Amino acid sequence: MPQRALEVICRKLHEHDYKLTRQRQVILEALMEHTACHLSAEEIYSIVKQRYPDIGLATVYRTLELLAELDILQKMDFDDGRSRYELNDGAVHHHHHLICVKCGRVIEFADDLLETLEAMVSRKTGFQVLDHHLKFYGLCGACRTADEG
Amino acid sequence: MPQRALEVICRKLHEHDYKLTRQRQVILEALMEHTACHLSAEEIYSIVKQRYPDIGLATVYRTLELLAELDILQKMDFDDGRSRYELNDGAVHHHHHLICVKCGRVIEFADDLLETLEAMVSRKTGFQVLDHHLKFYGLCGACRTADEG
DNA sequence: CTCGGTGCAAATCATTTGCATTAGT
DNA sequence: ACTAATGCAAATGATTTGCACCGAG
Repeated sequence: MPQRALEVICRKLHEHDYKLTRQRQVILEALMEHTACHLSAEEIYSIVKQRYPDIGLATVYRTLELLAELDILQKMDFDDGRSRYELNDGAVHHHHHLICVKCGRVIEFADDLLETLEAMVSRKTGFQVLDHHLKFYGLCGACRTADEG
Repeated sequence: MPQRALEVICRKLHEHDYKLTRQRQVILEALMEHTACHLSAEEIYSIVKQRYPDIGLATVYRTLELLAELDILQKMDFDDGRSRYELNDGAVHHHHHLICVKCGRVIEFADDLLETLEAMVSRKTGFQVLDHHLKFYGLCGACRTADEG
């Protein structure tokens, strides 16, 4: 979580003629202080509201959509009925997620093995792969040992 | 799409003490007649309503939830704001989906290469993988050639 | 006969949107 | 100043739920 990342993001906003409002800054700060947390819009809203009480939930949604559009963050779905958001690091491909079907915990897993698979997909189908989302469902270590006990 | 599949499913309902109502039969028939269609609840509702006009949308939702619970069908999400459903064949793992970001088309891709990856996940994290969902985003052949023209 | 299943309408709840106001540039 | 951006409240739209009635076992 480099401090310089914020600059990079602000520049990106400029390049696309988006204004750097206080609200957007505060939301970005909140996201940077909560990496790997998979926050929902509502959660981000309540965090940000402490620092900027006048902010509206709609602004949070609009900002998150914008940031996702600019590929600054990633919108993800863990099947809990709401979208969750996470700042992108510079990596081309993001990590995968291990979702525990018992306790709901979400664990990250870094890996690049899908490159091979993507190449195969292109070759076999003519589909040009730009991105992928991979989720594993199962039992986390804790729930697994709990099951055995 | 074997005709015998329906029997298997009915038996499964019995085993779990669920009644085989006319509504459930009609919904299952509709699903069997539209494999690989990724129908939404609303779409299934309108298909089924032709054969059984008194059916309610709530029943469709309840039935789909039940069938997913029993692993008879799979509930999937293609980021279009509604869930989509597809009958499971007997395979342990389902195919993956290629989602065209331009035209929205969804293409299926059969593959088992993730077994390797699942094994690695277990070894590295202690997470016991039971299932996975893999989506590729990109440009389908048609949209790709359209882009070049 | 007995409940689980159903239809209907109302309720939920995340997300979006219309509009008057505010604040980056 | 000129608009894009915002806050608020109302609208949306998929899914869920309460409840009286119905029908599969």
